[in-house]
Amino acid sequence: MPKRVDHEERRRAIAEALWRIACARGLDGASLRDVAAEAGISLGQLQHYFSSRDELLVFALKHLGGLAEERIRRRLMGLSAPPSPRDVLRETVTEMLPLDEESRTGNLVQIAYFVRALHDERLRGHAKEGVPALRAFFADQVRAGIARGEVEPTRVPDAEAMLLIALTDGLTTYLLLEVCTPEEAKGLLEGHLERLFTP
Amino acid sequence: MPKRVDHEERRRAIAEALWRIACARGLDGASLRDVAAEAGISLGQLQHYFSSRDELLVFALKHLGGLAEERIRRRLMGLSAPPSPRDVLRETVTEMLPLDEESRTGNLVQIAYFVRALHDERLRGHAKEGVPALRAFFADQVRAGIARGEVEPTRVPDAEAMLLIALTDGLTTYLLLEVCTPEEAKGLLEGHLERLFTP
DNA sequence: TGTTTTCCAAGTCAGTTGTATGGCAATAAG
DNA sequence: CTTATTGCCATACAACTGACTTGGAAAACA
Repeated sequence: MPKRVDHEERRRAIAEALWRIACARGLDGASLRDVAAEAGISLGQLQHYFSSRDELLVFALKHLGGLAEERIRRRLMGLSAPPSPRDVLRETVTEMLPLDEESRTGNLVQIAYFVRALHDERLRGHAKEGVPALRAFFADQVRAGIARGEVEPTRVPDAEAMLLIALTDGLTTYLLLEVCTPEEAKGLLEGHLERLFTP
Repeated sequence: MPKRVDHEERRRAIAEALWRIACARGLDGASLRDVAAEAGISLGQLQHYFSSRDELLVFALKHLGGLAEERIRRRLMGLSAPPSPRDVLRETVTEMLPLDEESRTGNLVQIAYFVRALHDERLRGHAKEGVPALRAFFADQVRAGIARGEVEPTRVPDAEAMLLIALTDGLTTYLLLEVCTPEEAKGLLEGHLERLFTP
């Protein structure tokens, strides 16, 4: 065998270079040459790790989702154990918002994928595969809130979960457009949770 | 003077051809040649009406916003006069959702513009210029609800307005992704308004 | 009828795109 | 040493892009 190289590590580095380009110029504005240059490698080398553009796109999307999931997991780990359902929901939702540069980049790229998925059958599957899990997770928290008497039993957990996801997503949009401020977005979500959790 | 042609009418027709392409393949996938072919004219003719691609894009975006606004206006006209604030909000929000084919196309194109605006300074201004007006309109309705005793006075109209806009936007996203159904989206919005308007 | 203005088709051009190809360098196995 | 394998690279290519130029057709006025 010749020189040993960590393939996955290389692929991750290339994917992250793609994010930086896509964040600045959009997914369609990220040519393979640009990505290679951003990653500091040649076009040939990039092609050695991704045999086609689509392969790179799909890999980068999955890697992105993985990182976001890990960010949320780490944040939840930092909570005082055991955290209340309300804390879990607030922290998760806050972590999903584009409040720091890394998250902003992630959201920007995610949206670029979302738009492409609207016109691309195959990508659509990848793009929406994480939603049901997130929704179920949120619904579980609402159920736990009901069980603890913090949420009115008349609330429908699954509906509240979808509401919260959509709300977070919408606020993300307007945060990125700079139509509303981070403090405002956090305040709105906190207010929404405040009314969901009636003591 | 030579042959008289309605310039604006032509430009609108070309803009609508752009929408059809953008809806199917994304804004970046809509080349001038494709748009010309879709509009049934030659590339030269298209360039006679739009001297650059950007000019076409901006015109098409403004025309799109105008049409959406008129759709809402017409729908509100159809309400029994005088409509309650709750009715106004529900109907407006419902009209904004991608529930029929025309609205779906509009939303798809709007999102394509939104994504482009994230990376394009000039487009950003055009993209977010309608938001403050919509927000003020929603806030006025909430204020009217408070005045009529249908909304708790502790609610902050401006915050409720932003919440409603973000929620509608988020639901639009998941409707387009086919993660949730039209009935579900309408039900969620109705439930949200139900809790805002306490009899 | 001639003139002028508007409109439009076709072609060209420089630039960029994703992909394919052929080959070089380094390393490990035989 | 030989040889095969792997990592890597420069180049080439066909297709497509937006912008531009040229030339002429069509229609309203004089």
